[in-house]
Amino acid sequence: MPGHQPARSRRTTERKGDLRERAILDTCEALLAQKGYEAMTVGDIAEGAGIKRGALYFYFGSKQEVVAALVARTVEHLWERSRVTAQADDPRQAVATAMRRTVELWNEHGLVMRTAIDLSLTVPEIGELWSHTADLFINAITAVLERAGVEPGTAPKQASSMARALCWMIERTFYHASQASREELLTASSTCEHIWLISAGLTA
Amino acid sequence: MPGHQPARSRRTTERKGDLRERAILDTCEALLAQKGYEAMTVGDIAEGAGIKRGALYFYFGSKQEVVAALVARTVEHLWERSRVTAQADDPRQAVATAMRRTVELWNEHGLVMRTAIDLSLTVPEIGELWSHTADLFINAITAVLERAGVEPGTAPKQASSMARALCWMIERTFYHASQASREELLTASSTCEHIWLISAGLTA
DNA sequence: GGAAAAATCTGCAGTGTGTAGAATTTGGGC
DNA sequence: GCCCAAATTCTACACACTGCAGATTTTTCC
Repeated sequence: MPGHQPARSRRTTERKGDLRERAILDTCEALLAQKGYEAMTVGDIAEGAGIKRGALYFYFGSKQEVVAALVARTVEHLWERSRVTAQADDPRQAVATAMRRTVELWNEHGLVMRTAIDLSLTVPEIGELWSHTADLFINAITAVLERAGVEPGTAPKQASSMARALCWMIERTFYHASQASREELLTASSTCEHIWLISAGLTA
Repeated sequence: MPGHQPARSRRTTERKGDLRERAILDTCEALLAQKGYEAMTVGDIAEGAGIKRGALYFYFGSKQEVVAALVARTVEHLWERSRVTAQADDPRQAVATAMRRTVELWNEHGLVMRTAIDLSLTVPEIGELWSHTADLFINAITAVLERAGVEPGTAPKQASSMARALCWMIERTFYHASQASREELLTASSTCEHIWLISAGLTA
């Protein structure tokens, strides 16, 4: 695989290939929405990006690599955002903020996130990315739980384990809700927020 | 598709084809464990069942149909069991029983259940089966929540919505834990049980 | 202006799928 | 035991997609 891998120290000027690469990912995202992962063929992606199938293999080694790159692009954007997440002092506030932000994420990138989840088992690279992402969320939830008074630790009733379960709850609930509609996503968010608060002992 | 579809009123005596059909599903389950869905080929399944690839198409129209049938077989067995689920009067007891039973289910059929979840998006028939199964669980959880005093209804903080979120939490948590080990599954179960109880207001 | 690198194309070989049609086996009835 | 129809299985083919191997064209940069 010649031109696209890691240690590619690009010039300041943008090569033609950068444009093409972006076009490929954009097309991939569009096709994912149109026909789904299975039905989408490497030829389709290439055509959408304005090149022949063979040329696409100059950029990516396979369909899986293309999708992995798309997930990486999205997830990177997601990490950036969560890095600046305000860690409010009031846990209630922190939960509310986190859920609001999560709704935004799923509204904007629901499709790619669902795809990432679906493929995280079969495509190792995507699995890696997604489990890293999940860890970020789990850590954030853990922090909130502990700040709210939940006993730290990894035993079943302690913060870490509970955070993990809550993270999966949110992931799966949003996964389903984001397929339905934005309203669905909002009510799902309320429900998750409620359970999160209760689990943190903030029954208010 | 000649011989295997719906209205097949079989004799009491077992035809050769019944054996073959079971052999196909068994092989499919074994291969699923060995190499996973993607890597498993129709030829592999046929070979494992002792027939040529072409002959397999007499029984099933595609790989997806084979897996769907396997899921159906498993899920049917699952429904039977949950039909006789004792509806204990004490919610605490009901939750404990339900979780114990769920651990058993995932221990026995974890592989097929994970496969069903993975394919429920791409294979409509499997999606149907699985969403039906999820509904059973959601209804059961809803009943327990209501019996424990949670307000009935479908608004975010009411029983039905909460049950849905809890169901997804359990599904996803068990999905991950069952890939790791039985111990993992047990501690995951404790965590889920704890959150379920708290959500029901049974903080005891 | 001209090499070196980047980008693209064409064509081939391999693998898996689904189906058609022929051939074989099985189960009863007589 | 014989024969027919249904059930079961096989072989062979047409097709779609993949991944790669040169050959070819464009860009980039000195």
